[in-house]
Formats: sequence, C-alpha cells, structure tokens
Amino acid sequence: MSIPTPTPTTQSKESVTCPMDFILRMLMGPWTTYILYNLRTHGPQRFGELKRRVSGISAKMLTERLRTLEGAALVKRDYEATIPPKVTYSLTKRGGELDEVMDRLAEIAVRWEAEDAAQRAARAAEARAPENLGELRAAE
Amino acid sequence: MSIPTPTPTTQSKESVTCPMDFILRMLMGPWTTYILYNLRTHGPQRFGELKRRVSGISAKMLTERLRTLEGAALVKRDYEATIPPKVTYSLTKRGGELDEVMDRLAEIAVRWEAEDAAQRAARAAEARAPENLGELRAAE
DNA sequence: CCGTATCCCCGGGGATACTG
DNA sequence: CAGTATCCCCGGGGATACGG
Repeated sequence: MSIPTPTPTTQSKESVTCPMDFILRMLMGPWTTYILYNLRTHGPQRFGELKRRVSGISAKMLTERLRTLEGAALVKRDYEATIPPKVTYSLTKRGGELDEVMDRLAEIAVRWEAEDAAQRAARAAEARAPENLGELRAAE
Repeated sequence: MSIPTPTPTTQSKESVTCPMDFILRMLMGPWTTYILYNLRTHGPQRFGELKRRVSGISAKMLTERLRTLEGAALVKRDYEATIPPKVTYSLTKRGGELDEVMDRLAEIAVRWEAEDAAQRAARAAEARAPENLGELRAAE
C-alpha cells in the first residue's frame, strides 16, 4: 500500500502506536471509502455492479481492495458457481459497525464546509463594509 | 498524494461523492494519524521534537503534511523569528473536533482486537476438544 | 533550528489481453 | 462474468546538501 509506515528498523522504543491506526490504514486504502459507501447505500451487489459504480477503478484494484476488506472481515464474499459465475459482496456485521463513525465524520465534514462558506461570505461582506470586525474571527 | 481519485475524466454523473471523503483523505495522508496523535498526547511542540517522535518520517514529508494540515485548519503554526527560529505546532479547535471520532475508532479497534483474540482462543480450544461448537461462530 | 531544492529510485496502479 | 497475468510508466517520497 502507499501509506508509508515508520520504518521497522528506524522504529524506536518511543514509537507511537495509536490503536486506531489499523482501522485507518484500512479505511485509508485507496478507493476504500467509495467501496464501503456503495455497499452501504446500494446494499449487497456483484463485482461488475460495484465496479461500474465506483467509477474509474480498475478491476485489479477493486479485487485487491475487496480481498483486503474481506481479510479484515469488513466485507463478505458470496461465490455462486453458476455459469456464468455470480459473486456478491456485502458488508459484514463488523463492516456495519463503522457506520456510526462514518456518519459522524460525514456530519463534521458537512459542518466544516458550511462554516467555511460562512467565513468566505463574511470576509466578502467585510471587504465591502469594513465595520464591526472580529466576532466571527474570534471563533478561530 | 498517493490515494487515487476517480479520474475526473472518467468521473460519471453517477459518481459517488461521499461527504466524509475530504476528511478521510486528510486523515488518510501518510503519517497524518501519527502526527495528530502526537500533537494530542504531547501537546504543542516544535518541528524537531515532532520529527523525533514520529520516528522514521523525513523532514520533507513532515513539512508537507504539516502544511496540508495547516491548510485544512487542523493545525496551527506559530513562528517565532528568534535566532535560531522557533516554530511550534499545535492542534486548532477544529483539529480537536476529531478527537471524539478518533476515540471511537480507537475503541472499536481495541474491541475488534479483543474479539479476534477470543476467537483464536476458542478455535484453539475447539481443536483440542471439539464438542459444543457454534455459539461463538454464530456471531459471524 | 527549520526548513527548501535537487536528485533518484522503487513500486503502486492502470491498460490490455487472456482464462475458468 | 469475475477475475488473473503481464507489462510499463509515473510520481511519491527518501537521502542529501544547502539557505535564512
């Protein structure tokens, strides 16, 4: 994966190992959030379906990500040996446990965006009429 | 950054844009969690201090990450033009707002780890005395 | 001390072609 | 349909050296 780890050799005894790192490394994987998000909102679905939805992803990448997620027990793979074969992916119970956190994150993201927009608006207004400064700014 | 984005050109109108993506891209950045974690647990600190703590990171990388975090208003940079110069980094209010989510994540991570350990133990026991199966397994 | 500038290298990931 | 196998390329990031 592309996320550098503290080099094992360089790893000092004072090295910081935050527990959530594992999960973040998971979520952090390229495309991962898109995949989870899709499985959440559109429910269990087949490989091709997922690939179509996560637009731009390559088959190689999608496979690799799904395998990793499966390994972490966040995603379940159902293989039906029909012809043509049918493979369905779905969130596991454990995968669902991330919903809450993801919701919180989404919520924060939305709020920040709104705050930023307000800031920009305030700044624009201030540029036109530079009286009463500071009250918005005070929030940092 | 190393996290692939759906190629803009390939981006379809059905493209999935989950709101938290921005934040995750932020947290996701290499080393980022280590940096935030350190700022949280050891408080405001200077560049070199931080670099020493986040063992293995290069100056280039640390600078780039801090700049990005600063740009996202998660981290504050205090420059004191003494000789030698003194630069202190700290979490902003906004940066602190991630604490809750990070705590939740850490909590989940710890629980999963415990569950996995329990599973392994159960499996080992089962290998020795294969009676009463199923109850742990049933949890998926 | 806190960075930028430069070089260079490795491997992650896309494209393509092919199988069960 | 759901992947693997192969090739190839680009840029992310470390190491090093230097500036304010």
